[in-house]
Amino acid sequence: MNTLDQRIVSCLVANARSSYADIGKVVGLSAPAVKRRVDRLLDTGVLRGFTAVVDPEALGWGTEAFVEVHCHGNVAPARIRAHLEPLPEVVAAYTVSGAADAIVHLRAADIHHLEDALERLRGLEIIDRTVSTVVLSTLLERSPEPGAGSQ
Amino acid sequence: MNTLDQRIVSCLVANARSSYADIGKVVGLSAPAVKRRVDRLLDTGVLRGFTAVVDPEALGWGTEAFVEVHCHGNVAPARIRAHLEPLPEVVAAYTVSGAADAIVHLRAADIHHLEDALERLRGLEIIDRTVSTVVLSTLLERSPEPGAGSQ
DNA sequence: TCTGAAAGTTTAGCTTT
DNA sequence: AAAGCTAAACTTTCAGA
Repeated sequence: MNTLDQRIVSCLVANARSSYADIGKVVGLSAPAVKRRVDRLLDTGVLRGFTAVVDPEALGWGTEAFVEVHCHGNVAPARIRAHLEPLPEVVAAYTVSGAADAIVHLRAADIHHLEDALERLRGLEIIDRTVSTVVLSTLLERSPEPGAGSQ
Repeated sequence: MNTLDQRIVSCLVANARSSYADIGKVVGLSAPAVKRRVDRLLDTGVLRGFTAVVDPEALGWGTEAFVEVHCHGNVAPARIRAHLEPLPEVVAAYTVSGAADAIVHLRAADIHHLEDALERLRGLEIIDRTVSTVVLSTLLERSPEPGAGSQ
């Protein structure tokens, strides 16, 4: 993982479908050399894969919320995960420091669907109490810049 | 945007680098037919683009936090956005209902870098007060399933 | 790491349903 | 209006150097 790899990763984050030849032009390598590095980045897990960025509105997922989840007593993270997995409205979930046990990011079609998802979330046996914050607008959404970290 | 398009989008979310021929095999179309649909989905904005999924740890971004931001009086969302944009640690930001004005998702190399980023965030003239929640572990992270919405 | 050649992919124009 | 077919241009992916 050096500067060259970071620049290749940057290119792929910007456009996952760009050809190895195009990436090579940017970073100054031949297409086969770029491919070998991408393969190695996939093998080592630096690159997890390639995905399409979809407009949530277009798919009918226009309403979002962040939910602080408070569990009954002590619940293992794996158990929280297992309970959240089956809910398709859960797009992300994190265990956190502080008063709450987890933060859950929900995406739903509209307010009624969100209410329904929240009800199903609250119905989980491990969950005691939730505090919801509805998203009004998305100001910013981006991937972290490779190399900007202080590693 | 019909069932066929949704299945194509699903394929691309699962692997943005799969060939049109491979997608065609899954959805039952020829490669050119798939390409025409993907081009249209890009034109209409349903597909925003294609990106690489990167392991944040591997890039030196192992520490995350969610920060509730409270502004001084009334601040327009565009103005909040303009102030957050220059901070590379801000990976997402949303205006929200409730007591806070915005929720900011931060990613940093470690706790010290996170502290530094928080300090820079708090230093913004529009910001009055922040409440931070540090992420301990990521339980789940996924894209919303196309077609699961109730549109 | 590069070159070079075979295999596969993209993409445009044209025909068919 | 949208799918399939064909064929040229390009990309990937192996060798071997």
